[in-house]
Amino acid sequence: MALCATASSRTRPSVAESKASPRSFSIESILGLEPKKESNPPIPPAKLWTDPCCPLGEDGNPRLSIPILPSSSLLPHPGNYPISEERILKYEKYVSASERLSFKRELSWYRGRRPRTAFTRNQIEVLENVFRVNSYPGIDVREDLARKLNLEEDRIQIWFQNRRAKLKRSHRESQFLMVKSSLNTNLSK
Amino acid sequence: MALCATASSRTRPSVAESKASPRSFSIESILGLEPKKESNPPIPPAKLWTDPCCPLGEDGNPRLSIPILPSSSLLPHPGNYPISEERILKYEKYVSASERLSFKRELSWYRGRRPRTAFTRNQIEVLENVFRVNSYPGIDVREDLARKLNLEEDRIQIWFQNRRAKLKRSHRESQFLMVKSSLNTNLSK
DNA sequence: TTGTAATGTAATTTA
DNA sequence: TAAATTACATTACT
Repeated sequence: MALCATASSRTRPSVAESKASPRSFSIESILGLEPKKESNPPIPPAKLWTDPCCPLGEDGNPRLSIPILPSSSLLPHPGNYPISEERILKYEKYVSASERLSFKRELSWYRGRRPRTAFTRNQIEVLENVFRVNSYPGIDVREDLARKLNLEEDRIQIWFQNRRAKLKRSHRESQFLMVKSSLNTNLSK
Repeated sequence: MALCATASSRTRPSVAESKASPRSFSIESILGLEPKKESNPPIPPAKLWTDPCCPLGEDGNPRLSIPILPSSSLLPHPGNYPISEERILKYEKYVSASERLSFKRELSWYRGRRPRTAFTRNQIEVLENVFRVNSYPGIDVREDLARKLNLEEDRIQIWFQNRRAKLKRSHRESQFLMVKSSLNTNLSK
């Protein structure tokens, strides 16, 4: 990533003013009355991973950048996903694997979801090794890993989050069962 | 609130160190071999939301904190989960909802985190409406909201903090996208 | 179906 | 308070 140039420009946008004011009108008036069915959900694309610019590589990036979307599709997608599952399946029968792949990617884009990363065996091995030692790697370690494994730092961070969740889940489950079984044995006495 | 009697006992243990970070050793050394360092258990500071004055049973209670760290013995099977979901679900049928809740609470206490609040649709709607008008509500407005929505004032405050962060993020992202796309169009000319 | 990458967001920490 | 990070519930892909 590294291109978050704007991070440095810490504008603190007029906190004062915004704070100043609106005590003049009551919450009731704001709450108004009706759930205005105004559409809140369909907001948020902004797929930063689609950047064709240069995710990694001057050196002939490995990362085929994904999309090249119909430029019209840059505009918000109203409501829900426009593409039905059946159509997808139907479509998939008639195209090559690579076409399917790119179709899926495009679909992912439409759906606003990053295409699932498939870690290699080696990458996972390394990540697991690091995890055993430190399950909360700081930014520096993550960046280092990203470089060495040729992954984005974000993937690393997500991986560790999910890994911790997995670990916790397994702890929870075993503990839960222990409690349960001790309960059972006590009851059956 | 109001029961912050124990506030004085807020030891803030060693959170800092965990963050203090492993910048001293390289990934190679980790991959390599030796776990030089024990990683950092997030130690919980003073949970005021656990209402009772003495949530801790002194009597050799089960209150061993749940280790989040990989203790090697707990992570044996490269294979899979030792415990099936169904069994747990099956068991859960036999406990009341409140028991389940308190179980969750306790787990959260162990891990030092307030149980995640699930806002209702209506609460969010109201909050969003207020946010549109004023994204920095003062204490008075927050208290008012808290009463009307039946939430703690703290939840309100946190909600607004997170909401502002979200807004800022989305601004940043859309700006990023605009820059990106203008770059692209310029390049393709 | 299962495992898990990805998402959204409430909560926490730091400065 | 912002910003970064974490936990956690969910979603959805493989």
